[in-house]
Amino acid sequence: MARKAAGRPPEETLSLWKREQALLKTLVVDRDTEAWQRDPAFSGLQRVGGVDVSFVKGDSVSACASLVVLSYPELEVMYEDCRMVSLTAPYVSGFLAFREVPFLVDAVQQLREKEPRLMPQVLFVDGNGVLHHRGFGVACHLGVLTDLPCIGVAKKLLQVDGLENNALHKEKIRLLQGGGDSFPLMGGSGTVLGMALKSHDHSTKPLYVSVGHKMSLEAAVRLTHGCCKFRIPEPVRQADIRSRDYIRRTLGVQGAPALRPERSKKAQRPKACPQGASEEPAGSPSLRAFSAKDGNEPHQKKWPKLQQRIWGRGKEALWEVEAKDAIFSFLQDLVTKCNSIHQGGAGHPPQ
DNA sequence: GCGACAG
DNA sequence: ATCTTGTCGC
Repeated sequence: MARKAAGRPPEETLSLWKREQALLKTLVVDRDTEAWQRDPAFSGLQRVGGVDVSFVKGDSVSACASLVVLSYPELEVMYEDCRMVSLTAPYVSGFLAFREVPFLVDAVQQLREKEPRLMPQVLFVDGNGVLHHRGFGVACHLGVLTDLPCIGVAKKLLQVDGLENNALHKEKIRLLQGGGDSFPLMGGSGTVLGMALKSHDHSTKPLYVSVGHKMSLEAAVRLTHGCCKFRIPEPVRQADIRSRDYIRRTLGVQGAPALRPERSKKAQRPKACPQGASEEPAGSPSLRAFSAKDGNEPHQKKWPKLQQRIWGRGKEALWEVEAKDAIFSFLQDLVTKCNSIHQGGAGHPPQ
């Protein structure tokens, strides 16, 4: 059952959130902490992770949170975890982490318990790191809570600290030559908050890379480029594809009211596969995958009409919603510790 | 009223 | 975040 969008939280909540961001921000490490990060070829790096949250259309509560782990440098999927979740917090610019991060921490913790050998050595996060209103975006937040190196990768420039997507900025973008080229994003204070990166030769729009945790900006940019088969780094792209696919499968399998009889064979939707069996069309030559419009992303497979009809009216949630009722003890300890350090903090237990 | 607005 | 539709180049 679809739930309505939550409204904007009261100022009191935003104050608590700001406070929590300030506390956790003191724990961010913005330099390389691992040996592989300093190696020119990243030797020693074997697993890169990506996380994403995809939403059900017309339902601001139901979503699919996904964590994938890819081999490096092959970038083949070794692990995939998708699960439906019920989001509690609304989206507020500057507070994205409070909406999404609990479920991502959850996914990392599951992996830690079930397949510790597959734990990624670095996590790509959809969103910003220190390039943020208060220097603590979702990539920092996830990094601190999981203690994993994290890289923030945003698709749009967050206009903060004097940074503007103005004519000068656009000109700098235009001057980027080939994949891997970048320019610094300097805030008003003179600090470099991130880099605009042309992620591959045919990409028009840059990526906005910033430090999340336990990694230097230089290494973050270099590794991001090394993980891009298309504009979006492969770990994030796979997490996105698979979480969206998971939602489609779930709706398609359970929520198929007979809307109309099939007319053509090619309108048939492929059989839903149980778990992560879907793969890219392996036979597609790399160059054919570029679209003229954006010059980067391959076209998504279009779903047949029947599926679109169901999708368009997908107001009903047809899965069992998982109750999220527990907080990880290490997270509790962390926040408590922060509160005691910054005395007087009646910081709220995150929920 | 206008502009901004990670996901 | 989400969806749509068509168009271009190889």
